Amino acid sequence: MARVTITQVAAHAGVSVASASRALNGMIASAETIAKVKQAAAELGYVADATAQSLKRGKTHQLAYAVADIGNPVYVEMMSAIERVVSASGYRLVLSSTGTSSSSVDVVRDLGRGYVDGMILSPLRVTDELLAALAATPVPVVVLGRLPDSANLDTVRADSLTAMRLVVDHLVAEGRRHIAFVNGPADTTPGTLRREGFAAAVTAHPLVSTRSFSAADFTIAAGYAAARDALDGDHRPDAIVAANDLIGIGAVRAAEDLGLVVPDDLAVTGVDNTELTGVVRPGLTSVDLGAEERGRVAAELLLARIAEPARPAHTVAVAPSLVIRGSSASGIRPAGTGSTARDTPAGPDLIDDERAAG
Amino acid sequence: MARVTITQVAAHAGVSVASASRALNGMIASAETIAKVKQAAAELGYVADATAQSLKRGKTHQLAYAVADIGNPVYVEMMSAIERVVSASGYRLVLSSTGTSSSSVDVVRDLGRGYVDGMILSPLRVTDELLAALAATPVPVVVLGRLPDSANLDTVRADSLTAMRLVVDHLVAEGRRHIAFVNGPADTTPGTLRREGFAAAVTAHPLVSTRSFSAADFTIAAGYAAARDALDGDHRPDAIVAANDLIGIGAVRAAEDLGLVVPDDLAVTGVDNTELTGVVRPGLTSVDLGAEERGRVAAELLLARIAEPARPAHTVAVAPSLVIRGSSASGIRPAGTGSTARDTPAGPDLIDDERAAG
DNA sequence: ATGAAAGCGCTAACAA
DNA sequence: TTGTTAGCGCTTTCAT
Repeated sequence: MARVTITQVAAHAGVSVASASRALNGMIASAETIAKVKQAAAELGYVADATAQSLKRGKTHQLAYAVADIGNPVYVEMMSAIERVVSASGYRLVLSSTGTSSSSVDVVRDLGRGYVDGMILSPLRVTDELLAALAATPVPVVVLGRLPDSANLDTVRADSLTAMRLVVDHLVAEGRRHIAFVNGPADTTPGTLRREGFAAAVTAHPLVSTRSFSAADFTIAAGYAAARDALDGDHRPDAIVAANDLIGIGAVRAAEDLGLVVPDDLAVTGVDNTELTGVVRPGLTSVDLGAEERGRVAAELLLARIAEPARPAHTVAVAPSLVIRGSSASGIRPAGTGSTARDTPAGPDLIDDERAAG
Repeated sequence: MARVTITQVAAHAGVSVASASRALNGMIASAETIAKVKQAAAELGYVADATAQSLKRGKTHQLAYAVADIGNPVYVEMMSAIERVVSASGYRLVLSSTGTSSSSVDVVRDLGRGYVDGMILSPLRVTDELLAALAATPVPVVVLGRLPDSANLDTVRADSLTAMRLVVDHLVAEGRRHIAFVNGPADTTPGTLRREGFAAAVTAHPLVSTRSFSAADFTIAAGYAAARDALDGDHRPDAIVAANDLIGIGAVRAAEDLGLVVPDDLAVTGVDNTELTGVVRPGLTSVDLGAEERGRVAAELLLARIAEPARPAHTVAVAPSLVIRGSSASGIRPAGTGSTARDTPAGPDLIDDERAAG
């Protein structure tokens, strides 16, 4: 189908393009004009061109969610939350994968060219180059993750420190004394924060011995390989703290393949509390980082900034909560609960930290 | 940051906007002009406005992948394949989720307004309204799934008939005689096709008794619930054929919670051969429908149509292949393979059916 | 209430 | 090689 313009509609209806535009957009016009124009538009199959409209109005009514690792279910969960908020405000959400070909920097620059009215970014790595790109972007940005204070951007964070403390305290309370930490790549933001959080958490337990490992990425396969390293050595741990659920699931598989029984021989915990925690047997204990909450808040911050560009930057932290399942229970394994749905954690609290705009 | 236009760059460099445009786009210009303009652009942080450029050039250099159910890993796999192809051709891929708020029809109409130069659509349901929207769309569309021949659009299909035959024949060969088919929603395209495929496959085995069930959607939780129905009745099946991997995983969980041993008491098979087949124990036997292949071909068809809009419509069918894992093995259960990576199936064959354009 | 015309930011004729 | 100008499709003053 060839594209039909408003000029053709106007001609077909026998009115000027101005009248056609007014009639189509619900501005003041006589009932007769409206009827003629609407009919002409319907007959011709007219749809207003988005680029022309955007150029004229200076708004695209599109928002972007840019995420590096769409293979991780937690980002899908965030996207759903974001989508719910922005579509309620009349925006369309597009997802930009920064995965295979393009880096976060490219995506930020590209999206900043006017394709969208704003964006939410979940960067895996925060480089100086990315910070520069963020500072130079003409469209509002909300970042999911940790940023230097100097960035002065709206940010929504999980509390990795508390998260790791929750799992470590839990495992120690369950009697575990030899904990292996299987991180994701250490050069990523979540990798760094969870490593720091784990280190801080274990200092409270001087009798606990720890070792650390890094998976090549935050996937099941990489988690499997890294967990094999953790379990192959002489000093076999009695617990594995995984940096996310995917790595945790890989660790459970590695343990099984070595003939270990989870949780009797080895406790395993994950992070994110994704639906996958209910897929493995026993269910995977996990820290809920409030993905749905973070997505929702990020979208709200973005809409607020679009409405009021000069408002001070906000940083919102979402509190984590521990969801205990069979993979970390001591001694006896609980029977199946009869549901693959995950246990509901207590609703996470919010801490909104408003800082003055630079 | 406020948006800076090419007019400001030109003024800053002391040249006309035309010269600035030429210098920026690598057209003929003196070395001195190029240097001045590039420096001015850098100093001002100029980035060309996407909407203005798109309006003028009549191209957005954006392609869309519109998918209903982004929670299903198979669509992520497709997206990765699509992204690889289109980014190699200089296009940016945006993902439009047709999930929560908007229907496929809305998305097709909206995307057709000029946001993108083409789109790939994975509709869950094909309605007359959707077909009308597709026919009226001014931008090229490739559909992943089955369409009436009258639609006359580029299409990439999986072969559900053969797929269901592969699993049914396999289960019968393994000695199973009472097969429950746990479908997804029957009013979806995959639901319809897999039901037909299952029905056709079992006619070849008159001694096999069958029953059919429908999950509320293609998810683990819905699969769990539907499988409970299938297993609770008096005539307990010795095999469950699930319409996709997620439903299959739900079925495995349901069997476990009833104290059944997979595969001894119950064989389970899935469809799509996603990474999740390696997450459950035993591994889930599944039919690989060639998601990566279908995504790649769809992207290639779209690029070909953009290059040559009048070319005849193509329908490409990708052949399925069965990947047998522990969930359907008879008698003894194989030991863990030591890897969470899925077994590699034989590369699927392609059947390209070119039809004359209407 | 309607039409003529300007202009959003950019590129591509056309002249010079 | 460069500057001037038209115009992509649309919305919105400004007259009428």
